[in-house]
Amino acid sequence: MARKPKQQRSKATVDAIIEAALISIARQGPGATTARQVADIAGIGVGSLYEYFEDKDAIFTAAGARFVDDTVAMIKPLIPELVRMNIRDAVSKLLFTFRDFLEENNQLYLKCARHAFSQDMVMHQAPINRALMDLFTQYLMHHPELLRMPNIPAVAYFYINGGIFTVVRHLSEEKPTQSFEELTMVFGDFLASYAEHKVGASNATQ
Amino acid sequence: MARKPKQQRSKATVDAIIEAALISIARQGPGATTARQVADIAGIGVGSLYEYFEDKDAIFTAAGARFVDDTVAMIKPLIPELVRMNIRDAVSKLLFTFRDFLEENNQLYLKCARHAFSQDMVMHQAPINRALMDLFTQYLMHHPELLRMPNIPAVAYFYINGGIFTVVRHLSEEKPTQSFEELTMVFGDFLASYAEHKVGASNATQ
DNA sequence: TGCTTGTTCGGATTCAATTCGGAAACAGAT
DNA sequence: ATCTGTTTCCGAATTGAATCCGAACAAGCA
Repeated sequence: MARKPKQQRSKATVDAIIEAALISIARQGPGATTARQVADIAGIGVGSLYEYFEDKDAIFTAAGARFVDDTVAMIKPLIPELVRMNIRDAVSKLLFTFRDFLEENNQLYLKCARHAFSQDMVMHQAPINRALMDLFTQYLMHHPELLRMPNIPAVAYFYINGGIFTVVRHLSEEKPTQSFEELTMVFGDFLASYAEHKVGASNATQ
Repeated sequence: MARKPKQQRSKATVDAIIEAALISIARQGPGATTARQVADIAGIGVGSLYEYFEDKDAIFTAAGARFVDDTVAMIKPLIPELVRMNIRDAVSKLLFTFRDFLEENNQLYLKCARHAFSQDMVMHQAPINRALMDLFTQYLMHHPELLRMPNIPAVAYFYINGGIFTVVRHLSEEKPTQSFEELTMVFGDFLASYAEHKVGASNATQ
């Protein structure tokens, strides 16, 4: 029950378990994945799961953490580049990168993300929101005229939360009513319009 | 297994089961609610659950449908009034009504909504999105100058999906960074800014 | 090699979901 | 009120998944 892996071998096992969990969650959702399935995919015995994880839920939590870490690792390096672009281009670049990330490995992360909006899991997503909030803040630093926008924290809150959910939902759509490109444009336009309207500066987008 | 209730008595039982399910979901989430708990809250025997529902999941689906129906029933009657207001006031009125609805019965519906964003459940939320899309469309009909906005479907998609998620998330926040009033204002401002920026008409908000 | 510690395994146990057969409540007719 | 077929309710028994546990196996070390 919940040991720390000390040997190389067991570290690999833990990793295999987490990846197996991600795969199984993507395939069938957390509710339908059984401990035996995870063990089978990881290529280990059922009992071994409980050597490193308190219970099945702990496995899901670890898988979620892996997802969150990878997502943050995708966002962070983009920041220096994004803060130098105009709003529309920055939003576009961010969203397309995000999409590619979610589509990797046969949509592994996209399929997992669909389950990540339920109660408990949202808690653990905080690092993603913080990374995006960080991007938002740094962007403002590089475009000081934007600081005249009112209600910046609330704007960021709406934009980031609503944005993540909308993108995941859209990418999961069977037959989307609009293309991802259209959605991307609207995302950029929405924010840029607000900035330009409030700040009254067209240079806000340069 | 999955009979139709014929007598008054059994209709009450079905109702009690659905309400018990909502209560239990609100308390502990769907994953942690057991069939026995639902039966206990409903004041019936375990076996009775299976007289009217195929399985536990069917009970959750029915509970979700109840939630969706009630939500739509809250939105529909607002439409005639909202379409005559300016954007900011309409958004404000809608959001405050939505909040009151979610806060009813000791946040019963808010707590349920927190679990409603996972994969399968989003499917069944379609009626809510349709009702809001309907409101959006009718609003445009009453303010034809807004039809000059580009990408209207994508705007509606982002605004509705992002909006619902953001509101539920914010109301669930332990210590919100910003007040609901601020958020409401940003919601209105965001949409109004886009409209005014694109249409170039300040009368868009009258 | 012999000893200690770390790791894996899968059968045994526990607990929740679902079934089933019969008891209780009901509606309608006599 | 009594009888009769139907509807509703129940909870012990079954089933299967989650979890535990102790024996077997591998690694590190003297």
